Amino acid sequence: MRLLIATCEVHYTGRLSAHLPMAKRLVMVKSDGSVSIHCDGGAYKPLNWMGAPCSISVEQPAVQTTLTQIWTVTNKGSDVLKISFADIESDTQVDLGVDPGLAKDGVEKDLQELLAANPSTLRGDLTLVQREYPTAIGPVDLLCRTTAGGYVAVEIKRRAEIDSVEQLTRYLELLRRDPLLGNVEGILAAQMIRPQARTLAHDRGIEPVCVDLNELRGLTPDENRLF
Amino acid sequence: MRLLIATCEVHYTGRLSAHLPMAKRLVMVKSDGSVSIHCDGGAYKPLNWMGAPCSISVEQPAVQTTLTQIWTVTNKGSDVLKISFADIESDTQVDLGVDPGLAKDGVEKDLQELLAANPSTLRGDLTLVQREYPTAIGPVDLLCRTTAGGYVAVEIKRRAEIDSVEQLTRYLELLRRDPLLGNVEGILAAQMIRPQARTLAHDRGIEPVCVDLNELRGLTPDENRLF
DNA sequence: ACGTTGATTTCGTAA
DNA sequence: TTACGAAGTCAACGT
Repeated sequence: MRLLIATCEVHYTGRLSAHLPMAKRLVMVKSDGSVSIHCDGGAYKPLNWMGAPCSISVEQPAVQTTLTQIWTVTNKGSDVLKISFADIESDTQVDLGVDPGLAKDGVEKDLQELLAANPSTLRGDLTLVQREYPTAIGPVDLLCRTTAGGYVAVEIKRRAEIDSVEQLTRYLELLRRDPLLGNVEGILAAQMIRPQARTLAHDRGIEPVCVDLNELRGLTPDENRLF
Repeated sequence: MRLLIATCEVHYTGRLSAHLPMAKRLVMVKSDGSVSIHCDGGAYKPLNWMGAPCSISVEQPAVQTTLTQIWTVTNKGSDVLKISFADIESDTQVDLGVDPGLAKDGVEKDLQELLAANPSTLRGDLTLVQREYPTAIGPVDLLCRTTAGGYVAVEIKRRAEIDSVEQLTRYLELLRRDPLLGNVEGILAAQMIRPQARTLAHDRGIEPVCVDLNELRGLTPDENRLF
């Protein structure tokens, strides 16, 4: 990895056009050739960047300008990132090696596992029939049965938006055509449900349910399973 | 901005749990207190991070360990980022000042403005009724009228995918319920339309139209407006 | 290789 | 402040 602290001006042309006026910034060049230009604020997203694979060509500017170097970074497409350096305060090369990588826990998959073990938290009368119940257009997260003998399809998201309602609607449309199932209701379960998704769900007769991951973790699994 | 090249181990607990084993990495601390941990690969996204506002408390570990420092970064919520440093190869402070910021050009808003001024480029018989025409589930980008007296809802994207067709379909469903409008057609306008979106659009009776930003810029605005 | 989906998304804008 | 949609999103997973 190469780190430069430098006063520079940046132009990007590709999926859009963007320009950064001359200012002091951090330029990061990773060993795969990717380049990112950071300022001292905002979130982790750089002001400008070029993702790998890409190649850098370095050019010396005309003598009479104040510029010291011009980088032209190009990728396989037609994207071009041009960095004009005025002053390079530091230019450091460091060898970080290959990172052992990140281990995550608590994403949608975990939520699905917990709800599969505790479907009654969604609605008291539910027992699990199957996780990832297959349909022609993809698997439904959970298929449950009610004590009254009906079925409930559950779509699980970390954050539910309108798309989630559309997805569950398509599943329900298919499941309701299956004469073996009969009546099928829909539940949209998520840690956070956007108001518009909630509205559309109600409009479609789908029940939106907010779930709490930490609460779920403290539960003992439902015992009255079908299988 | 403070930059450290250091061998460190990281734990994050918050919206999820994540762990990074001990390895040499770049740790970036911005002047707003935000912290990000980068490796020498992948895109610009860091392995772990804590966004501002947050605070860092530094602790010295017990003497017999190999650790030199432990940082605990916390924000207003319950998120905690713990960085255990084994070896700090370098620790640099640089003053970048406030960045003058990025200027973008060529995004959806520009497209919408240009098409609102030149609806006839979409189809010869169109005049603008309203930009951001409101419906119960959100505003339609453009509502136009035809010379024949019908209406056309226009959804504008930089790149149109299947979602864009779904979105316009929902708008059309609502608009067609409105007895004041009567017949409402749909146009999907984008700089680039993915084949799948084009296919679905045709299937739904929606007209996909490719627009050229540079061509639009050279046009004089339509004169035959309704308002 | 390509498409789909989730994300500690981030970022802008409007209500 | 909140909520919503777009992004040069990025990254993981399946086909």
